[in-house]
Amino acid sequence: MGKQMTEMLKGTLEGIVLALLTGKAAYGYEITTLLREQGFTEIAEGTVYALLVRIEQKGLVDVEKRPSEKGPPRKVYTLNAQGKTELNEFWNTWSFLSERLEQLRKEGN
Amino acid sequence: MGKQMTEMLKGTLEGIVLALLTGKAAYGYEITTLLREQGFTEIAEGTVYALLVRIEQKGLVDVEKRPSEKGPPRKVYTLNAQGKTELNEFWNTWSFLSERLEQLRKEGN
DNA sequence: GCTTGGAACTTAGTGTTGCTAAGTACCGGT
DNA sequence: ACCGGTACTTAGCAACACTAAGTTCCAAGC
Repeated sequence: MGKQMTEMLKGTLEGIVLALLTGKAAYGYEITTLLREQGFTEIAEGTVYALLVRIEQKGLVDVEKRPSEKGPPRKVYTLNAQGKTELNEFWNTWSFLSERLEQLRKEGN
Repeated sequence: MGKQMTEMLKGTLEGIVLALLTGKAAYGYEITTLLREQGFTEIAEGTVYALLVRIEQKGLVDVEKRPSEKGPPRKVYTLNAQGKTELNEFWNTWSFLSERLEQLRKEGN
């Protein structure tokens, strides 16, 4: 979708990944393919890995290394308590923004 | 709302301003107060002016200088044809993202 | 045995964006 | 003459997604 989407993903992609991790741990490569299945076909692999490093450093996820049969060891990410809190705040922020925008769209204006 | 909102506004603030300009020309200071009335109380003045310069350079708006009784001359921005096209694309991008996120939220997951 | 290809992750550098902070210009009221 | 509100500008910063190139590990092919 291009440049607009790139900019719009700033601030939302982190929330999307946190949401994907709710109830189901996953590793980077897996998350990338999940995103692509969800329609985010243009998200670069490097972007996802960088994001994962970031949320790990922020302490939003726990990490566990597990061997893979097909390649180098996987880093499996699990949402922890702090991550759930962050995800909640994300949904709040999103709701606020979403409501304003839908209103603006209705006004046509 | 803090840092999350700051990041989420990247990519959406431009669309919001373009939407505000639909059908009604406005100048910078006015747009800032409009945004605040709409609930975006934390958006910095400088941010809005910088954005206006940007969309002018992109050719999305036409600008006209009009004297003010209360201060320096106002720069009045009007959405032009190219701006309307951009706004349409913005709504498309927004719709896509919005649908994905609502689905994610529903899944709970 | 060696190479190819896919799985899985890493790193360095770039551009865009919103924010902070400070400033300038103009005017009315006290 | 000064202050506060209007209105706009500018320089520097931080965060984020992207590009591009790389590294590691293993299985299957010739």
